[in-house]
Amino acid sequence: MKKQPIVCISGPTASGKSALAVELALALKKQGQHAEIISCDSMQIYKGMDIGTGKVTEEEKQGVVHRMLDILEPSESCSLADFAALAHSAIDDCAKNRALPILCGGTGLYLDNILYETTLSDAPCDQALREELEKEENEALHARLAAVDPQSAQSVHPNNKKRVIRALEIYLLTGQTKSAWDARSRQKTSRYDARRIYLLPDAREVLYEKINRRVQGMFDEGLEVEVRALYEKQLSPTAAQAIGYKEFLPYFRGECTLDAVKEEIMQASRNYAKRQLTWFKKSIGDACGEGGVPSNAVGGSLVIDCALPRDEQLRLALAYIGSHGQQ
RNA sequence: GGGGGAUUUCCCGAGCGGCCAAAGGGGGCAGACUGUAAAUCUGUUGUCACUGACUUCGGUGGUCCGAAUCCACCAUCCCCCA
Repeated sequence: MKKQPIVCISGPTASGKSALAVELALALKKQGQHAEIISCDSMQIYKGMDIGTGKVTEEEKQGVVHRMLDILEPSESCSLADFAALAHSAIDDCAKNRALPILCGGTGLYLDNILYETTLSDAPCDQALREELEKEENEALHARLAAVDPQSAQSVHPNNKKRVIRALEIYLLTGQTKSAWDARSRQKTSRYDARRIYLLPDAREVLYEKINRRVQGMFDEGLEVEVRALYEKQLSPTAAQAIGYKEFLPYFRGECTLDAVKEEIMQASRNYAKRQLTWFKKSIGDACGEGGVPSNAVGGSLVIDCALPRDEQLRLALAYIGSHGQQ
């Protein structure tokens, strides 16, 4: 059976992926192919978190259908499993419209899980259990994990308590180890035939400067007002982690200046971009066998320098996609 | 004009005669990651011919077997009395 074509556009924050996705959809339209964008961003899924998440405006959408944006209240939690389920149904909706889905976003874990159609364990998070485990010492917890699932224990540092707890949680709830679940998941093949495009920086400093400018732009657009309104409501643990929001808390309490908040946000965004780059590098590497030949089950990938002019990026992207997805 | 304090590796900041290339934090760099991931965590960070050598703690010159640490002078900054 023919695999479902899908295009992915990813890259670190401020690399210009959203804009390229829209340009690409418009260019495909000219060629007579309908395409829709599916956001793969853990924070843009929330209503009211617009400026701080760098969400595309109605105007910037230029009439292209965007899915997975503004579909949850900030008070609602959204786990990897929740997100992946929503995304898969969004992809199905695309297919019903005979549209080529363009998955676009910077949340690497989510993107890969959606693409590879990972099978997650049967263990949803158990808040009470987590709180119970949280009381134990790092080393003790890690030793406990090592006793039941040595493989997972070896791959998680004892200090990474969150992840030690999750591995333990999976075992306690399902009677099966996390490593067993993961191994099974890895055997599965995806139903997607993907063209993955990564917008990566040639020069790190250039990206960092771009991030700084972008954050400044957010302040100019009224980020403070947006954040004030948001904090009048209760935020879910997921939404509360967003960069560009939590940094305002000390300022609201009168403990620091607005300028300090801005610096914090710039810094956190740069650090985040670095982590994204590490993730993408690995994803790209994993997808290529010896000699850089794509060998994975979901298709190949193309890296484009995010500093190139947009029309040049578009040209490269179109050439790469070719007749991919032509129904 | 007189008195006191400061100057440390990219930044902040500890050290106050040997165990100091110098704690800790930040930043940078590298990495991990399968149910809160814009999260969480790890390693590394003077130079080199790298289990050793070399250069560094405002500058110069001393004391000492030995100085980032003590002394003298100079420079810059801060505070107090004029």
